[in-house]
Amino acid sequence: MQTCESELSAWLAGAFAKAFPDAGIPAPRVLPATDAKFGDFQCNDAMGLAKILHKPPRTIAEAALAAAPLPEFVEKAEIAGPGFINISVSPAWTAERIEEMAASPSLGIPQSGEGKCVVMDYSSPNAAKQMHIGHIRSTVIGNAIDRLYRALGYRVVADNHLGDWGTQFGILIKGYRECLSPAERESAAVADLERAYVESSARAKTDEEWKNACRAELVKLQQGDPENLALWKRFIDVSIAEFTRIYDLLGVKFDMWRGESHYNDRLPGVIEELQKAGLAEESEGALIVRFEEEKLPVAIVRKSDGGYNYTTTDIACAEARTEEFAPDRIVYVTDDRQQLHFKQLFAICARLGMKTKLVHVPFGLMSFQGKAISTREGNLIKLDELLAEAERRALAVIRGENAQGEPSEAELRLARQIGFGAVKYTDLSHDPATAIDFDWDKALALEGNSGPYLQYAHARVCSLIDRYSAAEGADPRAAACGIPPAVSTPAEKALALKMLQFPAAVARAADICKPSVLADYLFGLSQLYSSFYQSSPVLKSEPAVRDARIALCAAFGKILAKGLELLGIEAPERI
RNA sequence: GGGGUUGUAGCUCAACUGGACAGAGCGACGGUUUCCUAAACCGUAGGUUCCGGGUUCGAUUCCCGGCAGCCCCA
Repeated sequence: MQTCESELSAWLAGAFAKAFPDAGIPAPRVLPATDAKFGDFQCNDAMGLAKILHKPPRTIAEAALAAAPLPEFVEKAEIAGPGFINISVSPAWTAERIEEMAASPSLGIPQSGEGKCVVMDYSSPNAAKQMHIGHIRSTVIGNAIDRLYRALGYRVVADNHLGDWGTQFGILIKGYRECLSPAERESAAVADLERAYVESSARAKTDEEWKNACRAELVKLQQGDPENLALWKRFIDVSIAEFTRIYDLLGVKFDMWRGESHYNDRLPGVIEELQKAGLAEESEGALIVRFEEEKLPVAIVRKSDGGYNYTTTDIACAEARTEEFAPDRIVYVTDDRQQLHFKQLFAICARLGMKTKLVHVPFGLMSFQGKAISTREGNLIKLDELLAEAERRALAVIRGENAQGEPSEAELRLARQIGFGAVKYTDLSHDPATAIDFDWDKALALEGNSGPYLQYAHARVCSLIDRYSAAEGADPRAAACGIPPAVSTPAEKALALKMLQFPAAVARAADICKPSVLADYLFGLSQLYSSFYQSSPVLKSEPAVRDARIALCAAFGKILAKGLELLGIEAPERI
């Protein structure tokens, strides 16, 4: 199905082409009106065409409007100001488009990804370490982009590229053997492994013998020593189990978990390929790639001690993904410190002839009270703690002040939905590029522009619909309920026109990899609904108005639920 | 030193790739519940969009030059 903008654009494109047949002008674009007083939609392109056509913009707009008759669904098209074309559409058409949208399985979202594949690379924590608030952005933003692509019809391969290889495992194995009690070794909880690593790492800095022992363990692991290999596998397994527990809470699912180690066997081949292509050269014992054309610093692909680094692994990984999935694009969601790394990586892949579009979605690093999040600062808030606190705060609001006794299962479930919704929305509502300073109150806000605001709007509309269904014995959410939604009062019309923008919001959010576009849209939509709800009685209105309004509400409920789902935020029907 | 990124209301952020009067949330002040869920709604106050140039009918947006914060590279 077409979006409203595209239908209107098609009409205006025809009009412009008719008025100026030989000019070869670019197709005009119709956008939602910036203000309801101008109409429903607007086109600003007559002004831009003034330069090309050497005519005053108003003359151009007039000629275009005179060249083609108004389509039936356009009530009026007027020229305003320097040359804006303001368009008002008929309420019947608006109502029809909403009905059509609400009835379509995709809710009007264009299936532009059909037959295409996207590999999503996000979250990617380090094995044997606990997840903390620094991991939340990649996880939540990446997962939302993942969901957006799926909604557009793409086949999405979500791959958790674990940090599961490297020098830290020598340190960890040594720490595991020396710093843990037999019981701790037996259970190998991630928290204990992390502590063993920290202690071992600290010791290695002052104790040369210890440091050498760590290195020896690493070499044994790399050479395939069965005992170390078994330990390493165990570390990975318990890490995955632990991460999965948290991902389950967050509603995040991966199709595969291919850590860095998965590409070990390919690394020598990558080096060979780079050398054959004349891209790599020896320098001070290391193998490097230069980027004179791109004006980037050199990248080391093999260190002087023969070890490989991230660049090499990521080249191998991109190649492997390209071979296996033939993706249209690979999207990496990491913090913005890695921008240089990805620029280098993408440049190398391009020179190797890789056709896959590689996209880096950088996000601002999260800080805590203005300081970097690190073990040294002692401000590593565990994801577990954050989620528990989110649940606790939401529960307090749900139960009110005079709560007594143990919370029920239903209350706990709701508290989790709301608390986690708040946490996720905080991240998703900001442009990824924005750096976020973590603050408990802001992260867990339940009012105003927050996840719970959207959830509340959803619960209210669900409640309304259920009451209607119970009284009338008809479900307005049914695809063929046959009631045209109300679009006459200003509140109804504003809500209706905003609803029609949903497909475009989803498409744009995916296109520029910013879930914040959708979050922002949904908040604006919910504001219009809340305003409508306040001013427009539904169940108490006379039957004709009541039915039309409930149809509008039903369509709104579907869109909001879908939008929240795409952000990975649960939408409870009762709050 | 080179590069990246950010700079918008007291605070946190938007602004649909150059459009009409720069909008929200929080905070402040003032209203709205015998009425479909007040986690809500309505209103008021609050701006040199970091500074200076340029491009043009029009700039928060694009270009040049500064300044400041954060980050990356040697």
